[in-house]
Amino acid sequence: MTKPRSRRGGGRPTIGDVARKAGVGAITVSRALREPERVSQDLRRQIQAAVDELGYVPDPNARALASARADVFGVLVPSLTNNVFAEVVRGIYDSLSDGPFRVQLGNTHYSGLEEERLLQVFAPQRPAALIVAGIDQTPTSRKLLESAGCPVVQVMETGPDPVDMLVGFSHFDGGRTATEHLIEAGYRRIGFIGARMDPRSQRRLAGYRAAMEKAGLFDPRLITTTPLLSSVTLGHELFRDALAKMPALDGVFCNNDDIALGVLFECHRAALDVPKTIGIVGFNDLEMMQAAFPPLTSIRTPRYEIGRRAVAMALAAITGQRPEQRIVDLGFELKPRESTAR
Amino acid sequence: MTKPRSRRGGGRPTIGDVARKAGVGAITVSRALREPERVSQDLRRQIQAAVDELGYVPDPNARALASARADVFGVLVPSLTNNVFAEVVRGIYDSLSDGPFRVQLGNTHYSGLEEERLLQVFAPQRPAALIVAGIDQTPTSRKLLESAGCPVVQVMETGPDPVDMLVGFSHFDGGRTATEHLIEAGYRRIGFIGARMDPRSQRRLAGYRAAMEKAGLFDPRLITTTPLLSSVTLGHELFRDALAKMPALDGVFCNNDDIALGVLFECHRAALDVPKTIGIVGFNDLEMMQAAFPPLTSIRTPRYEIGRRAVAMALAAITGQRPEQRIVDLGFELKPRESTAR
DNA sequence: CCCCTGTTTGGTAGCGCTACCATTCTCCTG
DNA sequence: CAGGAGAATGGTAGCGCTACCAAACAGGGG
Repeated sequence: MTKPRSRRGGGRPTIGDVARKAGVGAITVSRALREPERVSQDLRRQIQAAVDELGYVPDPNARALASARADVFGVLVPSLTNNVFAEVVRGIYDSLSDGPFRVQLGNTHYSGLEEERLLQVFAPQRPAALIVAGIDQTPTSRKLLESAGCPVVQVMETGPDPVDMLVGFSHFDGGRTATEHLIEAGYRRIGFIGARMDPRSQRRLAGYRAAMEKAGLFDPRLITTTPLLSSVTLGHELFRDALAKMPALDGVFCNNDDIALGVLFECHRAALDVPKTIGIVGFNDLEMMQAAFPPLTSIRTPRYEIGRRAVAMALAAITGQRPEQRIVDLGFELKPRESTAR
Repeated sequence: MTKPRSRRGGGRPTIGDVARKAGVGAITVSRALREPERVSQDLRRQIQAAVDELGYVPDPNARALASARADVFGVLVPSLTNNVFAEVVRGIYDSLSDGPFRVQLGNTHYSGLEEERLLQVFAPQRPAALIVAGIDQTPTSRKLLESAGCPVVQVMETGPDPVDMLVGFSHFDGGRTATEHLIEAGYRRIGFIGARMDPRSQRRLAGYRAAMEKAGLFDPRLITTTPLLSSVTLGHELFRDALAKMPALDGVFCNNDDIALGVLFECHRAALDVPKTIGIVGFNDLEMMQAAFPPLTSIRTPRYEIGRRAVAMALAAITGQRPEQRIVDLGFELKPRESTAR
């Protein structure tokens, strides 16, 4: 004597209900939904009608349990509020919004250990793919990524040895290009100002240094940094410090646009002419840079596109067409504006 | 003849493995993990040891399937890149990071229909709670929220009639306070400049209007808006338009800080003295406002705190201690700065 | 000493779906 | 026309966990 089925789930239709209504087997419904080409035209139509009529929505949990594979993209970024990563995340969401995949977002707070912890949570859930920011994972994190059993895309940088796939651009080259631009514009005592010196910032700094050394202009006293989180306020404070150290400063390469904006405001406050007395270059080219007065030179980085491309590559790998180009360099673009037009 | 178990899952330990190792029943392990107080001290220790030794991590999908309840907070916001919502989301993540709950984020792109679509995806997954931005859901969305069978927190606003719970502040009062501040500072021909006039912006505009009418200063030509997405560039363009319409403008209440920044830059460009010739007030008080030159007056809004509070209320409701205060008004704070110090 | 209550533990039967294999039904080849 | 390959469909048996109930055990009152 079977007990009447209690429907713990709360009564919403299951694949069995659809199958009964369409007069087919449950497994055929499952196939019609996942691999329509393997089901005949006729049944497909019948099943679709039953789905629509019942308002059937597949249960992702049951699917994940049965197939040992969740339709989830795990995404790890160092910050949710930093506009740079917000753009990458937006690109990822936009690319995934009409497919079957969900996004599971993790905030590492710029901490390798936190990244490790999150990977330990994400990896056992058998995600469809993992997207992580940067290439400086801890050895443990790297092992977790390698053994995750799914496509892995590292984003925001380039490098020789990705875990799996890689989309980004060279921060070293970006820093060098920005600095060379200032040198070409005629600036000589060019400072570097940076906050929260994460690995990407370090590489931009290295690019700055290379350009300065090549031009015979390098002096360690030109560098002003802090481990604090970047902000506009910090930008003008660091700029004041830099000026105190080196009153003859005539240009600054700012590690990011917030800092650059802070420097600009400080120049206004101190009545320093931009670009005549001080040249300013930022990094990332947020929208406000071109709207500033004077408009600020910056390095435009393809954040949104990186997110989209990462998803595209992961999707390709999932469907078996692993892209032959595992490393994609999307480059960057110098946007020269009035702040460096001497 | 039973087939040898194939372990589709890929060999990671299950609750049964832990149970065997600890010498107890599977269900006792399940209980020890979820309601430790219902299991004796001794067994708890044994089980914990087995869990640690095997590196057992519960499968959230199996749990969700068996209990008809996912440990997921569904979160719907209109934008991922707008710093305002990024802060709310950060508050939510920070509050949830050490518990068993995951976050499922949806981007509605300021579209009621998109919100509806996302709710249709989220609701059947039986989330533990839903957090949605705003109080202007479509009737369909509202019905979905009401029948979701979980705590629902609407955030960012106040209002008389939430679906369930509500955390935010009054945009009307914010707009009125900003405008009154300008009036008290001696400005008279005060414009309103706003982009992407979502419901919250509309309410701020209504607050502006109320203050202006009360002071006998209202003139519809003082209002300049656009449906376009807000940006700094748009701020200075709209300000130019406003000045063209009303050359005698002596103050502006900007719908948000990006716009305010754009207005400030345009004032620099046109050599209009701030605050003498033009007073500027923004909204939200992003970090850059106090760092600007001159520092910009704004209305500080408790975005991060809203995220945290929403989670706290939802968690309370989940554990049965539904807060008696269903509607929480966290208020806002006028930050008067030099941009309105006539 | 038995019954009753309350606490702790365990067994059974699914949750809704899909992997795996079996079956049926073509249609082609020799 | 038998035999075999291939396409379309279905049945069975789980995936790993928890709801539900039953059982075992202790302690206290009559």
